Amino acid sequence: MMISTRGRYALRVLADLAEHDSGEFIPLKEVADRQRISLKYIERIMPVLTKNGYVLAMHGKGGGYKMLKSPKDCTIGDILRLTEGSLAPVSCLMQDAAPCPLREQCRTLSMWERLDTMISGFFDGITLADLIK
Amino acid sequence: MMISTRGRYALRVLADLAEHDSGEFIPLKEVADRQRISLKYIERIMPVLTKNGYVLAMHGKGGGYKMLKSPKDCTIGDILRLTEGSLAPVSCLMQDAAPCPLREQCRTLSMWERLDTMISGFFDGITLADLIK
DNA sequence: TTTTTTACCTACCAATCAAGTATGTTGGTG
DNA sequence: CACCAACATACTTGATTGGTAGGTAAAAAA
Repeated sequence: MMISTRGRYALRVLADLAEHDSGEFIPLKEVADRQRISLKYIERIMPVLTKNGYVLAMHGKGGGYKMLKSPKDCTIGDILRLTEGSLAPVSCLMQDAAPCPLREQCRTLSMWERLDTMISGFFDGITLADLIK
Repeated sequence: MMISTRGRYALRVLADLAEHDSGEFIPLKEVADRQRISLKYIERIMPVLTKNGYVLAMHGKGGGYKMLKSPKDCTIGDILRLTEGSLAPVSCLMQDAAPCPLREQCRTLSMWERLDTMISGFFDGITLADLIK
């Protein structure tokens, strides 16, 4: 499997925030209840979205999260790369991968590269706005 | 990551067998040396390919493996599903997955389904013959 | 100023999977 | 029989997944 709960939950939280955006901050507890996701678990996923400008976080009463970017400017590809680390379908294509000694002769490499391109293209062609409409 | 070494090695072994097919049996050791894959590891992957009619196995001296199907009748999709078990990109789409309680409201499900279809289509449209030509 | 509410941080944990190794056994050949 | 090669089983090591527990920091309300 390629996409773990980490990336999938991030998408659902963002979609939920975008969908219920009224200008107010939405506490994570509300989102967790609606999406039936462990509050503690997504608490740990959120900071990376805050740091990268997807949401604004506010402490204390009346606090919570609020979308900062417009949903149509948030591609699924970027969000998944941020939360999953990589979208490469095989380890030979991962950024930190040691260069394969059989690179030149490998009969499968170009297939993996085409797949990788296709998957990235798929995710980069979808935005949060597409998900909630 | 989606495709582990299990499926990737299976493809490389089969491509190697097809490429070096001379009618004789090819011992796995030869393939392992050429492909620089642990012999013991692929030994454990082969039986499923034998049982499913991809290769013919022969014990003893002069034995080894030989392609049984024509490479152009071997789709990558079938080989990967056999060796990897599943090609589903997310757990919600796996065969044994418990039906998600939020199925109807989930804003991401249809995206995963489209991705799944796209990936399957990709792999089902490629055969071993494409890899070795 | 204390309490409440919320985000955030760190450490831990159990289960599973990945990628092998090690050690044999079975079956065919010369 | 000796040898070779496929096949089978058990184990290992390390990483990842999907959390939980417990506490800290900040902001607002009482």
